[in-house]
Amino acid sequence: MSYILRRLTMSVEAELQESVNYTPLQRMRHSAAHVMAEAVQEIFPEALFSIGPAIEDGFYYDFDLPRPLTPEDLPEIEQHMQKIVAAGYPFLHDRWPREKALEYFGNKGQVYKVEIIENLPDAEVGIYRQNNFLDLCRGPHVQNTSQIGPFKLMRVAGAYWRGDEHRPMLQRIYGTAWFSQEELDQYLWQLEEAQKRDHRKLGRELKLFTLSDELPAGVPMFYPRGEMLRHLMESYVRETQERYGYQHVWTSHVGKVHLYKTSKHWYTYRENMFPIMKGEQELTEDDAYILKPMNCPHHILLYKSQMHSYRELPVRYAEFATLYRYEKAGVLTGLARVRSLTQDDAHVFMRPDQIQEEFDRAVNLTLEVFETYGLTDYWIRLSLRDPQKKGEYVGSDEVWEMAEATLRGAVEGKGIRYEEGIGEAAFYGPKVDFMVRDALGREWQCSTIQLDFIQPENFELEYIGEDGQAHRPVMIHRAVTGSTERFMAMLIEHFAGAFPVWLSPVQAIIIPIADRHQEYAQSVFEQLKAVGVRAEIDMRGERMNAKIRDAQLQKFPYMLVVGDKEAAAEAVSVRLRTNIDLKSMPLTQFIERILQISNTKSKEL
RNA sequence: GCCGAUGUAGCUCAGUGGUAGAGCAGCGGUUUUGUAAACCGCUGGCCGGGAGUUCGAAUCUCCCCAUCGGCUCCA
Repeated sequence: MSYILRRLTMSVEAELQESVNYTPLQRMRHSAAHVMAEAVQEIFPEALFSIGPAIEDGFYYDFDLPRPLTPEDLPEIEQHMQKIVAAGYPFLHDRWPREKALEYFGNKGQVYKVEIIENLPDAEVGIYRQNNFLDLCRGPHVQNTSQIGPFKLMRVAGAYWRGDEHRPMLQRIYGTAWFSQEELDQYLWQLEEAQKRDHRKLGRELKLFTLSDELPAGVPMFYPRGEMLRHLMESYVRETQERYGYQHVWTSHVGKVHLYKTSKHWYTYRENMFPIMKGEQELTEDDAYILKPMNCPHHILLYKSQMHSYRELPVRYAEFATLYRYEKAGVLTGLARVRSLTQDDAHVFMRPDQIQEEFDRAVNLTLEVFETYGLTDYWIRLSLRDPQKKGEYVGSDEVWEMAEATLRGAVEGKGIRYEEGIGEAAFYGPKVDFMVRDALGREWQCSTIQLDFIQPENFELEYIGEDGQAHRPVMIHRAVTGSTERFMAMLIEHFAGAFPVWLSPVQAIIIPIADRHQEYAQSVFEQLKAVGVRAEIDMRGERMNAKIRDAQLQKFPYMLVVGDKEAAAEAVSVRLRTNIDLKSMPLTQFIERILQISNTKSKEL
């Protein structure tokens, strides 16, 4: 809306019509942020204020304070807020000329407010005041502070001014606010539920993986059950990739600096690479060793080491390779963000006329894998170039337009919700990312499919065309689950550790009722093992009830209780982790059931 | 990397200047059990690492390591 039009509107409904399209809930939360700011001002009169928007589940405000906040400060701030809310101070709106606002905030040393105003184009700026707190703000707000619903301050955190790590670090307080106590309680309950599913907690409880102070940060270790899970995940993707025409290759874990100079990563990606190793031989920089941070240059070397005819394209190289990336220490999180990650990566070398088919193939493969894992809630981010800034991208207009149209067409053809991100494309080509929502509604970026026009140039890749001349191929980079570690983190939380039978590291736990049943339990174990069922026996001297409880907590799909009756009848008493007791059934019948469910990757038990 | 918090037994945690604790787990014994925790006993700790202050440090100070919450949401 233009400034003039806005002023006209505002003269009628000043408070409601001002700029931001806040929902009533967001408006209330934004007002809560102002009340929090006043509370902070009461405690720290010298506080400097920056911004305090409503966000997804609440609000925050960023302050510059004379001392660091700790969690112990929050109750006091909350108490001040309660008083302000209870007093029902009206939110008063005003509009000041820029100059007046600059003078006012300048005199108070409010440097962040001054900077904000200096960047505003308008001749007038919005001012809101409640009680003793006056803030530069475009609103809107609730009418008075008593309309602010139940709230809770959640945490303190550091946040760079304007999100820029070269600018001052401010102190952010996050809060949440709702219209009713029930909604606040529900939200807090959901947070607790999410914590129960935290893959770091479940990873330890289910004996999947661990971290050690003796290893660098971001380098997880996997116990037998976790490794089995990795193996099952990767085997499944591998089998699927083979079915889709990808060939697996192996390119080890080490490269040379020169290779990454050719790919240009050395110049753009170096801060994410582990330091080079020159060794005792004092290698030159070009010959120095690096830990492989990505596969593309290596797959390109494989491609380049042989001649290729147009007839054999596309060449599809896939690899499960462990990559090493020096992520910033502060961003590491369990398995979700690590420094040693295993990508299910692939690179397709193809003729330009094959882009559509190959892109489609990659999308289909991804969708099949999502379907198998039961991930039904996802959307696609289609990253395109900014047509205003064509100079920032490599490749001709013609190829870009064709490529973008191809990607958009393929995505639309699948009927999947997608959003276009203008200007979000990589400089070397457009891409699509799959954003998956897990059972708790959190989004994870997993799969990615990227077109690349630049690496074939960097490496002067060729294929011999029908005309006998050398031509330049196009590349696709794609990953299906992204990294095994990250995807595992998502699966753990999605399933809350209760994996489908085909993915369960332990599919069945055999529970002998008394010691005299151990021999029969062993026999059941051998028979299950012979048909490929992953089973274990609980031989501890515990009562059956304790063994069942522990099996439930371990989320094993099937508990096979064996006592006198079962031993006599070559049977097992089957209990599901869903608390359902199927009673005794012949062992052969159980084997038939579990194999059928496992082999079809069914989500049933 | 930056800001803040945290680090005590395998796990969850108590202990804030004066002899390291609990529950669970583990081990031993008793019990031999029919669908979510039997009973009794025992073991287990460079209190994350290093340096300092102190008669004395898990506790106070500094450095390092690791873990957690953030650092995209724009007056």
